[in-house]
This record gives sequence, structure tokens and C-alpha cells, in this order.
Amino acid sequence: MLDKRYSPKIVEEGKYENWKSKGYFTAGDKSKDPFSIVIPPPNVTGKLHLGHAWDTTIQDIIARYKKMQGYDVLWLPGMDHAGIATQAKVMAKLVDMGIDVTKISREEFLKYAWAWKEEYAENIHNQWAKMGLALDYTRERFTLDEGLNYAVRKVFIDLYNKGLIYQGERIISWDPVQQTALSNIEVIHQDDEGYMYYFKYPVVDSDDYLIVATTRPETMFGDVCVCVNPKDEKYTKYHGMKVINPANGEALPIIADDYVEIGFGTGAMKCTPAHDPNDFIIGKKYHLEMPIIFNKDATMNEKCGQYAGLDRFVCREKLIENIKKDGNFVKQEKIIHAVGHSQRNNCIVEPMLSKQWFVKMKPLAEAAIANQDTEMKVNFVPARFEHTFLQWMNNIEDWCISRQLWWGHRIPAYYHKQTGEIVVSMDPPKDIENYEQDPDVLDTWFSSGLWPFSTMGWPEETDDLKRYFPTSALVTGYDIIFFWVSRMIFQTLNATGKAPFKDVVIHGLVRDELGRKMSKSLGNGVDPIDVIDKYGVDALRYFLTTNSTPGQDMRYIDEKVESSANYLNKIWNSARYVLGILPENYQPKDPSELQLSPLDKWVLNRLMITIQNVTNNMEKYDFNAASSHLYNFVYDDFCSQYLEMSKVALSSDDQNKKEATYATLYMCLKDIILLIYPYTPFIAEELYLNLPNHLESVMVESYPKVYDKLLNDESDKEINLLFNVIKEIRNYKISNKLAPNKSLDLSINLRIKVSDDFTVYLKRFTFSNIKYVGEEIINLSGDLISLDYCDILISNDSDKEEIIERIKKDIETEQKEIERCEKMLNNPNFIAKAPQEKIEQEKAKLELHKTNLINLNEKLKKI
RNA sequence: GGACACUUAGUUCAGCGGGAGAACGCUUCCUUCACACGGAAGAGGUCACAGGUUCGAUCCCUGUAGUGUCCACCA
Repeated sequence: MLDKRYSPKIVEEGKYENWKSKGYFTAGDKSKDPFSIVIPPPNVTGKLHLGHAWDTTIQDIIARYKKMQGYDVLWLPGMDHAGIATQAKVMAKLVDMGIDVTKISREEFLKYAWAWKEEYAENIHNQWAKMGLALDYTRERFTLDEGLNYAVRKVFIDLYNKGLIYQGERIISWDPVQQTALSNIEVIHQDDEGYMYYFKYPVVDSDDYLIVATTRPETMFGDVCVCVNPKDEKYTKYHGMKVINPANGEALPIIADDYVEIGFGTGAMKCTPAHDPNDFIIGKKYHLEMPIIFNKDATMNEKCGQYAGLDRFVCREKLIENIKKDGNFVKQEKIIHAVGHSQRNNCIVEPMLSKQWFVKMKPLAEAAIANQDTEMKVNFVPARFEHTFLQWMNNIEDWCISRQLWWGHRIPAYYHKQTGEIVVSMDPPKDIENYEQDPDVLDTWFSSGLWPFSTMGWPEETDDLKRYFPTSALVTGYDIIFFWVSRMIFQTLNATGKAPFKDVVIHGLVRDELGRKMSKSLGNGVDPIDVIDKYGVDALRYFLTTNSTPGQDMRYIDEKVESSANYLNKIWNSARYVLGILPENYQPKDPSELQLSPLDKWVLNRLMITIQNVTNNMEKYDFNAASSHLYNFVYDDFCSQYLEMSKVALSSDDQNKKEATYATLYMCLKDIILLIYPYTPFIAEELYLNLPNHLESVMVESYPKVYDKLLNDESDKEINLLFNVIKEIRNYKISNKLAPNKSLDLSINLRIKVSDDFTVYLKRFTFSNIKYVGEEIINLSGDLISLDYCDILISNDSDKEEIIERIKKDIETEQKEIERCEKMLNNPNFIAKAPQEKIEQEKAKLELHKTNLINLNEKLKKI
């Protein structure tokens, strides 16, 4: 017997461990069709947040649903080493421990980093278990493990040999805190307040000067020329002359190039090729020098004279002071401009000329774009995110993949100590003592881009690779379409010739109650574990996956989790009731072979429609829509109507009626449990195991099917009428200020055939005394209620005033409806152009409302 | 400067070419035999604004305003 209240803690106890130990999560049943998902590997840097909980629950729902449908489901777990993020955290920890990180060796550091990884991996495992995720742990991978490292090297070497990876000196974004290069998308452009400074650049051998503007005066030490537009008449006379750099007194040539826009700013632009991407292009074009003026920590280097060693921003202030003293300062204006910040530590990044490894993106991007017109097309859900992907692919620049870090995949390039010759190969050169390996590691996203196939053993033709790759679906947030989804697509196409997955299911972000992003600095984050402690994991899962439409953000609202828990309690109690009703050792029977009452037929039809609707929406990954169909069935059809009304049949002596009711109750309850199960596996398992005649676990059940035999709406007319009559009578009592259980005498005129049960139910649920049922009304004195298929005369001797008011109100409503119908039907265009079906509908409505009006008027007369 | 989303009940959100929905909150009534984490009844919305297409628009199209997100090297 179930407890009176659903208590999540008791229900959850031990279930996950049991499922895991029984091997339900392990893929490999060759008799079935495969279905595979790889988890977006979480970073080993911290706790999982609500976003992870959402993302993984969606996957869990898909995995459990597909397994019930008879697929051999592989959901492959794993984690990401998360290069910069992890290295920064480990370094910080070492500093806390009092270790001098400037003296630590690469090998020592990696030892600490691996220990860190072990610790955090355990946290993540615990959280996955709490969430109830059906992950196949026998196939778990880590982006830095040996097999994946092999795949990474293989891809790197292949791309290198194809000429798609090259080493080059280019302007990259430099993170001076981590002291590493970053890729473009690791830089976040933020609108910051700043100043535009205007300085005089005196013209050599002249009293004239040019005015040049800049937001970063400290880069003036790297200036190599001043550019003007050749057509700019203001400056024609200076072509071929030189100006003095007010920062260091050096003479700079004036170069005329139409890159400079006339009329923009002062029309004269300073050019710093080593520290600005545009200036770099000019520098290359004119073969200018490209002096680098920063140290790796973004302090000024020896090229900056008296400013050497200063922080860049301190230098800026001092330099401005000195230029003012020299009389070359013109003005400064406050401006808002986009400044690049490191995604990881928010420091201001510095564009810097640097030798790095790059992936040549154009050919890879073109292949990925072209693939969208083939049968291997990646199907984005919702579809609009395909545009996001294509747009990025169409505008992509080469990808800087080398990072000056230790924690990551070491680049398989070796430099000859004497000749400098580069060898890129899987294994170190034989005479390794003459070589030095590139100290850099690869961007984290380089290895995560291989995740869908590297996890399955590629480049070996493993059984898993053959069976589960390409994967069936991928679930992730829209915020990492660029970082990850796109890269998986072009990397996988390039390495395997196949697209990595069929469907990409994109969800939004979890926000706080006020719609703000959850962040550490705001302190508005919600820990999933706290929510689970309060409401249970099933309520959290249900809340997360049913409260937003696909691709849209969601707010975390505590009350909504609570209401999810209430829903589960409702299901719990309906199950408690049904299980209490069913005879001991009940053997389920096929309802279609029993003598079903109209009520049984009605609810089974509703159930079939519900299964259909839920399944259709599950297929579309629309969990909000799917769940609301089930929700409505549970509350309205099953609990409010069928459960209550079935009590009549159960109290009768008719054994056939009872059997039909048992079978119907059993089927409804079981299917509700199975339909809710992918969302809320713990409570579903608990209830399932309490069902008579159950299998060893809900995890080996199959998904409910629609039985055509049970799908018919014959009984709908009668049952809907019954509900309407009951509702009318209840309303009647309220508007006549009668007690709900007050007995009333009724005379009923029915215009459709109904079963004998009709009056039985009616009596019981309205406490009525039914005097007459037939095709006309006997003459009781009282009030007439007219419905679609029947009229009811209620004897009543209470206050007439209120009744008259009510009838008048009803008449008004009917008149309005008639007016609406007539307006439509009198419109010749409507008759000519609207579909016939619609016209018939309106005609029927008009007739009905007219009849109602006549009846109401009669009623009014009688009073 | 581009792109995408959003604007519907007090709040959070669904929905849809043909009489506006849910949850929470609110009002009234009910401890009745699954559930008071419940039941019954109810109040509450010119579906942002303006045009257009259509027999018919909250829904489709265009524009406007507001909100949010992403992308973008402009000195």
C-alpha cells in the first residue's frame, strides 16, 4: 500500500543504483536498431548548474523514451578537460596552497591537474546520479584520455598534411593574465567607457602638424607610419613627407592608402601593425616593420624607453601627461566603444602579432555549408538555429588553435634544434634528442569538436563506431552553437566524411526569477541539489523540461517546481486509489474484450488520443506540448471525471461492469505511469512496481501504443452531455443559493439516445431526484435549462428575481451568438469562398442558438 | 552596423487563419469515503502599435516602438 503522500526522498532511495547495477543503462542489444546520443561533456572545473540539469534531463528523456520504443540506446557520458578554465583554477589552488607556481615544472603541474580532474569527476558523477541519468558508464570518456589523444593527433596531422593547418604570424587576441593566445570567439566584446585622444603629429621640416586620434595611446610606441586617403585634399601636400611620433620623437612616413576613409575622424590614421588587425594588413602591404611593444603580461617592453616595465594602462596615463607637457595634446572625448575581454577571466585582451597554429577555415566551412543541401543534413530543432550556424560558417576566419598552456593536447610538431625543420607526426622523430616538441597545447574546442566519433574509438573501425556513429541526436544550448556544434560538424565531416548527428536539439538558458542570467557575480545561481532536496528530482526534471518552448529561455521559479511536485502527488494519489480498488493479484484484461460502459469507452478513447498527442510531440522534441496533453488527461479526464464516476460502477452488483472498470482503471493508470516515466523516472518506477502484474522494472517496459479498437468517439456525445448537465445543475444551485447537496426534482427531455447509466450518474453527482426522462418534458413548475441535446426542467420554488436575471443574461448571450453567425452567413463572400465544412458548422450553430433562444423565451414567459 | 528572438490575464508562459488558454496568485463555497500538495464555482485580456493580404487576422506580410540575445576590426 502506498503512503498517503508522495515523498520524493523515499521514492528515490536506491533506485538509481539498482538500475545501474542491473545494466539497464548499458547499450549493446544487437537485436534492436541503434539510437545514440553523446553527452555534451561538462568541464571538470566545478559543480553542475541548472543549465546542465536541463540539458541532461532532455537527453535522459529522449534516451528513456527511445529505449521504451525498442531501440538499443547508447547515451555516452564523458567530461571535458577545459584547458584554460581548468588550468586557471588549478593554478589558483596551488597559489592558495602556498606553492610557487613560477617555479613549478610542466610535469609537476600536470600531476596536480590530474588529481584535480579526479576530484571533480567524482562530483559530476554524483550529480549525474542524483539527476537519474541513464548514462552508459561502461563507455565513459574524457577529452584528454589516451584514445582521444590519439584521435586528436591523427586529425591534426591529417589537416596539416592537407594544408589545412598552418603555422603563421598573425594578429591574435592575447590574454595577458593567462598569457596565451585566444580564438576570436573566446573574446567577448563589451561596451566600455573610454576616451578618444587627439594628438598633434608635427610634420618634419614644416610648422604644420597632423591631428591623429587613438583610443590606445600606449600603442604609439609601435607606430610605423601615419596613413591618409590619397584623394583627401586636406593632406595631398604632405604625401611623401614625415611626421614626428609625439610619444617617442621618431619620424614616421605618411602613407597614402584608400583604406583610410575620408571624413572619418581626422582623416589621418596611425598605424600599429603588430597590435591592430587592420594596421597589420597595411603593414604587410607596404612591407613595414612590425615592432611588438608589450611583454607577455602586457607590460611595456624595452622598445618603450622610459615606460619600459610599466603596466599598459599606467603607461597610457604617463604618456598622455608627457604629451601634454610637450604641447602635442589636442583634446580627449569620452566615448563608449567595444573592448575585447577574455571569456575566462574578463581581462582586457591585447591584439598582438604572434606566431601560432591556425586552421584554414574556408574549405572546411564550405564543406559544412554544402552538407546542409545533402541527405546528411544536420536537422536543427528549432529550424531557425540553422541560420545561426550558416551565418557563422559563412563569415568565419581562420581558427587560432595553439594555446600557451600545459593542460591540454600537446601539439604533435617537433622542431629540429639546429635546422629548425618542422616534423609533424604521430610519433616523435627517431633522433628525438635533436628535436624539441612544440610546447603549446591545442584549444579545448579542437578536441571537443571530435567528440561524436573520437569517443567511439575512431580511427579504429570499432564495433561501437560502426553501430552508433553517426549519432542520432545532440542536445545543447544555443550559446555554444559556434563553439561546439559548428566545430563538431566541420571536424566530423572532414575526418569521417559523415555528419556527426541527425538532429540537433537546441534549448535556451535558465534565468533567475527576474529574467537575469545566473552568474557568480550576481550570486543568483540556484543549485540543483538544493531544489532536489526540497521538491525531489522528479519535480525538478518535470519543471525544467515542460516550462518553455523549444529554443526559448526559461526562468527558474520556485513555485513552478512546487506545482510540478503537486502534479506528481496527484498522480501518486490517483494510483493509490486505483491500486486500492483492484482485486488482489489482479490479472489485467484487454478492455476491448469486455463489456465496456459508455464511460469506459469514453475515457479509453481519451487515453488513446492522449497517447497519440504525447507521442507526436515527443517525436518533435516538444516536451512542453507532450507533457501538457498528459497533464490534461490526468487532471480532467482521468481524475476529475472517470475516477469519480467509476465509483458508481464499482458499487454495483454487476460483475461485468466491475471487470470493465478494473480493466479500464488499470490501463489508464499503467499508461499514465509509462507516459510520465521518461520525465520522472523515480516516481514512475515506484508506482510501476506497485502495479499488479508488472515486469522487473519500468525500464524494460515498452511505450504505450494506440489501439484502434479503443479509439472511437461513439460515447463522447453521451458522456459530454452528462458532464454538461452535471455542470449546469451545479451552477443552478449556486446561482439559486442552494446547497450543493440539495436534492432537486428533474424532468429531462433527451434528443439523443443514452445508456441506462446516464441517470444513475446524474443522480449521484447532482443529488437529484429524476422524475421523468423521455422525449418531452413533463410539466413540473420550475426552470428550464436547454443544452445541445437535452432540456432539463428543474422544480424550484425559490426567488424568481434572480432566475429572471439569469435567463435574461442567457438570452443576451444567445442573441449575440445568433448575430455573429448571421453576419457570417449573410456575407456573400463568406458563402462563396469559405470551405463548405466551415459553412455547415456555422449553419448548425445558428440553428442551435435559435432553438436555445426560443426555449429561453418560453421559460421567461412561464415565470 | 547586421542577424535572431520576444511583446497575449496581476505574474510566468503556452497557443492559433474562423467563438482567447494553462500554471501560480486572487474571490466564494466545501474537511465528502485517492489527494486540502485537494475539490467545486468564479473574477480577470481592444493578444504592443499602424498599415496590408484574406470572406475572415491575436495568428500571415510590411513597417513602427519597446525588450533581450548573438555577430561585427572601423582610427
